[in-house]
Amino acid sequence: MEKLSNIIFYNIDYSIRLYRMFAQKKLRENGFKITIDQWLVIKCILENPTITQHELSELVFKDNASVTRIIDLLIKAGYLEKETNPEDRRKQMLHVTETGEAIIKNVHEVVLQNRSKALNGINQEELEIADTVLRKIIANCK
Amino acid sequence: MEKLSNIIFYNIDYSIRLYRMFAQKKLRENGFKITIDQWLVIKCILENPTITQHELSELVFKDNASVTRIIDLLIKAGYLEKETNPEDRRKQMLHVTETGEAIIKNVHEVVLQNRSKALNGINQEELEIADTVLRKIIANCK
DNA sequence: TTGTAATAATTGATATATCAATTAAATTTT
DNA sequence: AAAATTTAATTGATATATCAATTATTACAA
Repeated sequence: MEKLSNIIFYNIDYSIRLYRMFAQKKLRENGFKITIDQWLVIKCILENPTITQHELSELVFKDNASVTRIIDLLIKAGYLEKETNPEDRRKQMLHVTETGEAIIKNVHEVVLQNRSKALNGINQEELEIADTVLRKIIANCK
Repeated sequence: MEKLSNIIFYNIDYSIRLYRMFAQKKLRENGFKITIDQWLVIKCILENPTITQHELSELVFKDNASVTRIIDLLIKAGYLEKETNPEDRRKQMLHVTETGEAIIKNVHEVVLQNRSKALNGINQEELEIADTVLRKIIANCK
């Protein structure tokens, strides 16, 4: 146990890092000029069109500051537009452009392939147990 | 399966991120002025006194560039010293100072507590399965 | 209603991640 | 031995992470 409790965090860290590099590489290979994080942010906005940046940061587990900067880049890239909410001028209304919608749609297939490749040889039962363990860690660290 | 294969990466990412924040907070609370990554680097050098920066980067899953910069900071902080290897002037010899050794020793207890708290309520069997799953993901993404 | 507190987003500072390019030194090839 | 290749480390550029501080706005409370 002592040994494994040491190694488990090492492997959690390693696996997600490798998966991200793997996924990012596949995106690049398919000609998509977008990072995994940027893709996730656009996806969340599409699925929650009235979301605020603060809510968004909770949804994607990122700091407010990170979200502000990712959004800046997405606007620069033409995937997103921003407008002050007239109902509450502290808030911003985020709007995914057509280009933004298109890239999400096109990237989706690659994301599914990535997940499937990364989970190759893992059965449903083990996956469920792994998920349970991760959820417990999350609860313990909150 | 479709749903879980979506969520599993989300939870891997979330769990390691929360654990790192949790661990970092504990270090701060105990008055240690060091980041998790810096701690890991010093620890690896102590355990492998003749290691090169390149080997180190593989050991801690970091880019050469990141390692160079982390080492710069550790030297600035007085935890590490660096000297060109006369046998091969491309290489650097890394030496942990007494201050560096001391902080590793003192931090160790906190790290053990962190791991133990984060794994609370998880039994040996589930942990082993989770580890197996992570290893498979790692192998698949390599 | 005016002052205070809370909320949303931004900005600054510093650390790390990633890729590409560069420098310096050692090794291999011709 | 000179040229080409490889290796080790650094540096530059850009993206993200984290914490702290700030600004603008709204909500609340005395």
